[in-house]
Amino acid sequence: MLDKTFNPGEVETRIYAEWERSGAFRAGRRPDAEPFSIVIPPPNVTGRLHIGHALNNTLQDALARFERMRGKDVLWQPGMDHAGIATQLVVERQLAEKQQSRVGMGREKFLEEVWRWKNESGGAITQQLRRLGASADWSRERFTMDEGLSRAVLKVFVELYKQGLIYKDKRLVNWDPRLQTAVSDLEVENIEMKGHLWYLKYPIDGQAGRFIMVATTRPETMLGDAAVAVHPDDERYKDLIGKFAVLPLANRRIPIIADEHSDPEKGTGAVKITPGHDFNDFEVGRRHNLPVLNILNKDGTLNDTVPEAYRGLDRFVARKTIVADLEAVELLDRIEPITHAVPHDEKTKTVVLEPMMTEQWYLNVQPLADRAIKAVEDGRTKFVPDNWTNVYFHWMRNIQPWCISRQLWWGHQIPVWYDADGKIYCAETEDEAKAQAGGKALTRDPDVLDTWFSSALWAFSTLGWPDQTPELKRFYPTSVLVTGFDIIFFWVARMMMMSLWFMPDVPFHTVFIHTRVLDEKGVKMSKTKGNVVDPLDLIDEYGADALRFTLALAAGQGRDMRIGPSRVEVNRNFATKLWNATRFCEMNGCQTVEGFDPSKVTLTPNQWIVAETAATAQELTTKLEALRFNEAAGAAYHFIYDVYCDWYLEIAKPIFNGSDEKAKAETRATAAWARDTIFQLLHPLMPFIPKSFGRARRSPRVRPC
RNA sequence: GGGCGCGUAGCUCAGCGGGAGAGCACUUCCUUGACAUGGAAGGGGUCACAGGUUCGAUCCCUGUCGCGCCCACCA
Repeated sequence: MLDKTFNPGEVETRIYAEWERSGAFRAGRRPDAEPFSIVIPPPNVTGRLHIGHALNNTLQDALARFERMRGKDVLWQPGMDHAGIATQLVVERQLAEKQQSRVGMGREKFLEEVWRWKNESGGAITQQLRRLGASADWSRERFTMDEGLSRAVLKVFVELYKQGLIYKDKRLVNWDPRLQTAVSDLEVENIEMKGHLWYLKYPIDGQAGRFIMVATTRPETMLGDAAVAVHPDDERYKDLIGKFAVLPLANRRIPIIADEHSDPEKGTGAVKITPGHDFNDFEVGRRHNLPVLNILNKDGTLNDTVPEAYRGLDRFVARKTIVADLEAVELLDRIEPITHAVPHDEKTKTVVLEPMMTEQWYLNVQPLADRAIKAVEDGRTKFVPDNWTNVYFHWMRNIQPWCISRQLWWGHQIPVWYDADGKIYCAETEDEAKAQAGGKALTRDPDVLDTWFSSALWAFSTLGWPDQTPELKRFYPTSVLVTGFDIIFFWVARMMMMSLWFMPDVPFHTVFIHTRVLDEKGVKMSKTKGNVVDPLDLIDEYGADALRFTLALAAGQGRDMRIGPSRVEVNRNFATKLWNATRFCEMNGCQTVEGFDPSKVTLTPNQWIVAETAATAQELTTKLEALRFNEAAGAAYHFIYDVYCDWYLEIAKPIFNGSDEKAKAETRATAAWARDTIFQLLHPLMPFIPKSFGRARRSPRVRPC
């Protein structure tokens, strides 16, 4: 006899362990079946399961289980990302607690430290995914830094280098002064902030008492000014073009130039040009052959190119000092409040990034993007919902070279060596590089690759590439990619590019972009706001199935969903309803009848429920095929409550209590069949409950004889 | 400045050419007969606004207003 309620906790864990032990999730068990594959968006090795992961993996798991149930040979490929910056920060923080530092211990020891951390504390998330019920093939779990994937990274780098697509360039990059590394354009988060517009007067050289006024949000960069630009048609300044201004504080002569970049409507119409610290100004400088002055050290303090008084000052301290000094010599005209977008680091959103002149490695992605665009244009890869197609196209069609080098230690070290003359040798191994160099002493480039470089290869590197493995042959291209819109550029686009460059076909046929999860009030969850809903708490309280079902039900076509305990509670109640329907069946002797043929039932209610069950089965299948998770879940919900319980079981009661034994038998068999059928259909969304009955029912074992 | 999404019951949202729906909340009733983590009955909506297409529009088109997000180098 079943309890009145379903207690998921312990049962779920046990069921999962049995599945895993029995190899139920293994790919390749059905060599004759049609393959179906999904690669997981690899969570960070530092990661803990958050509600977004829960959604993402619930949907993937639903598909994996659905297709497995339909007889396909399913590979759900799991793995983790080494997450360069995040992981390095975690370990550095721990070292700091022990009064140690990365720089102090040196690269090699530091990396040992990171690996140790990874092996001991990393990857907690894979256990948490198991708790959710994720039926990934864990026997094939990969890590972006493991041997095989690292080999793929080296090979890709070397090939792209040989093809002339990877090159070193000195230009402005987005620089993070705290981490002291370059970051890519995508890793910049522009945040609207209140700031000021300072109006500065630059004296005109040789015309005492005359000034040209510029407006700037960044007065400290004036020490790096190379010119003042005005619009060529701006009557106000026409006579000044070709003249010189005297840069205050620095006492340098800088030219007044004409450039279309100057907008007469903005500021004063005259704009200071700082090629070393502004992307626009860099372009202007290039057009006019202006010198590029870098006034900052890597940590954001002012360097030795500036007047002595400012050297070593932090950029924000320097700003105050410079403003004060300009005011003192009456060259500050006024200050206006302004709100403007300030570039920040995307991880902590607390560090203001600097455009900085450095030498970095770039990947010219243009030719790869062309293929990636074509593939979507041709429909070889489709976005669902398809409005994301335009987002993808827009970015791909305006793509810029990808800055792939990072000044970190944790990551794939760039496979480039230099001889004493700085000549470059790019090879997969040091020995090869040495051979190329004719045995000269070499030093390796210290930089590592952007984390996304290795994840861009994920769709084929996890399958064994560069080796031509059977898995690669069988499971590539993958069937569907399930991910959130926040990483379309970071990851989806780059996988498209890299895959199409190194593989004969697209990495996946369908990209399903799911909604974003917000808290119950519709606010983005964040640790600092303290509104994070922990999926593990929800699982503990309501069961994994209830959470999964809630997420599936909320995975509509909109942009985001709101999730909180109250919504999960509703579906815990649904689980209880299922449980009690089964309990009712059991109490009335409804048992699965071998060889039961639903088309042969004779009583009207039974004929009706058979038809309803079949219709629901059909609907669930159609909806899951169409990736309409919410509609699939909704159909199941409606069937259980409104059809099976409210009507059918109610109608069955008098039959069970009556004396017509034949009717009873048929109804019992039909009730059991309908229940079994719907449980089976529910399996992709709620894998645990249908499995739980047997265990819960089992009475304490007497001795087997 | 471009692009996208959203505006439907008090709240959260689904539906998207022909019946206006779900969950929660609310009202009334029901503790012995699967389930109070439940059941029965019920109240509540000019489907943002204005035009248009159509025999017919919440659903399609145009515009307006409001909210949110993404992209963009603007002082």
